[in-house]
Amino acid sequence: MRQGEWATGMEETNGTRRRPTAPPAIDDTDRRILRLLAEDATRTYAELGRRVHLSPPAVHERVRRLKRDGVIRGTVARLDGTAIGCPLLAFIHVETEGRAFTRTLDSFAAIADVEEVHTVAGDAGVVLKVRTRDTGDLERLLARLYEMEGVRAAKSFVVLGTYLERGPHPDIDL
Amino acid sequence: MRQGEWATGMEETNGTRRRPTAPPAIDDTDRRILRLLAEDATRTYAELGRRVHLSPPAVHERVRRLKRDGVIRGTVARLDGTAIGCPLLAFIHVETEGRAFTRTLDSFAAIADVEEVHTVAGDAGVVLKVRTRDTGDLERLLARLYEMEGVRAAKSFVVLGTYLERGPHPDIDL
DNA sequence: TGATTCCTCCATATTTCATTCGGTACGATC
DNA sequence: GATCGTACCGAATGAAATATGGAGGAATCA
Repeated sequence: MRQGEWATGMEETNGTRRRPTAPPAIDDTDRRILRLLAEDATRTYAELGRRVHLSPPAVHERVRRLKRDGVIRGTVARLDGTAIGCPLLAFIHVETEGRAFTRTLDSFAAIADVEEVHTVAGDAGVVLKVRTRDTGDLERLLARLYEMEGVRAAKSFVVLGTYLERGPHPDIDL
Repeated sequence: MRQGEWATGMEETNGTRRRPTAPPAIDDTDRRILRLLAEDATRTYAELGRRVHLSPPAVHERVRRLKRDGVIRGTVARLDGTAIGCPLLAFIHVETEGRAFTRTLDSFAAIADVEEVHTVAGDAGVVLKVRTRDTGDLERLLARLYEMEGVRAAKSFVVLGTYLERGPHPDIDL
């Protein structure tokens, strides 16, 4: 999905046509479909259609468009960290120094235990979300971070309990 | 899925049978299937079977078992935060004080913009992952947090860029 | 106003895939 | 060596995804 398509206005292109492509505005029906799929992507088009008062093909067409436009980035299975042998979750705030920043980020992302890499404003430059087998593995991961170029300091927050974990979802009534 | 089923040993129940139910050990084939589904849950059983050298029904049976055992917790659509009108991601470290802790956590989880709620060891007691429409909404969210019982302080880390975002996944070659 | 275009929807038809159903092979138990 | 439980396969079935053709409505433009 390319960036910058159909920005906001798109008037005055040069010919007579106002908008060469329609702006893929998301309406409430789209939002309902998105929320339902963000909760459970195994729902059938028939069920979705029942809930938003559309026929299965109409829902199918909307979902196809939402995927094409990058609103739906994919469909994934949510796994239980503990069940796959990684019961220890932690956030690591990494303080970085200047150069080779992008390369450093890529190095973080290349580590299997790392689930998320964000750059943040505030005294930590990078926030990592990591999931490891045990404290030993977390310790080894930290040692590995310190060996990487551009890493000045790291501060860990070991998660004791997770009470909510979900993805982006439209806030709309069903 | 109930907790505590088939713990570790399960010997010496009282009768002669050693283990009333088989331990659902996860083997490498399961791990490959899990990894493939964590990447893209729209893959067909036929494709999965091709990749792990099993027939579609055999894969189906394994996936059914993995779901039953809670290893696969669900299948969800990953949405683009920006596309659904929430481009601003932030982590909030909340310092809490004593009583009514669980209730406070539930209150956090009940806020639509909140995606994750974790309790952590370290000076922050709770870490929140939130996604809002703009800085104004983030500010209002913070104000709302401060009004809640048990919230002593909050520190925000506004995300400038996300370079990796995925869920738990088995680290195994395909 | 009327013609045209684009978009969205529906009903139906088709194809693909999930799921079920025997039946076989293998290992463990007794 | 008989029996049980498990995991697998091929074939059959059923359900759902997807393709197709056409109707209706809004906006555009003559």
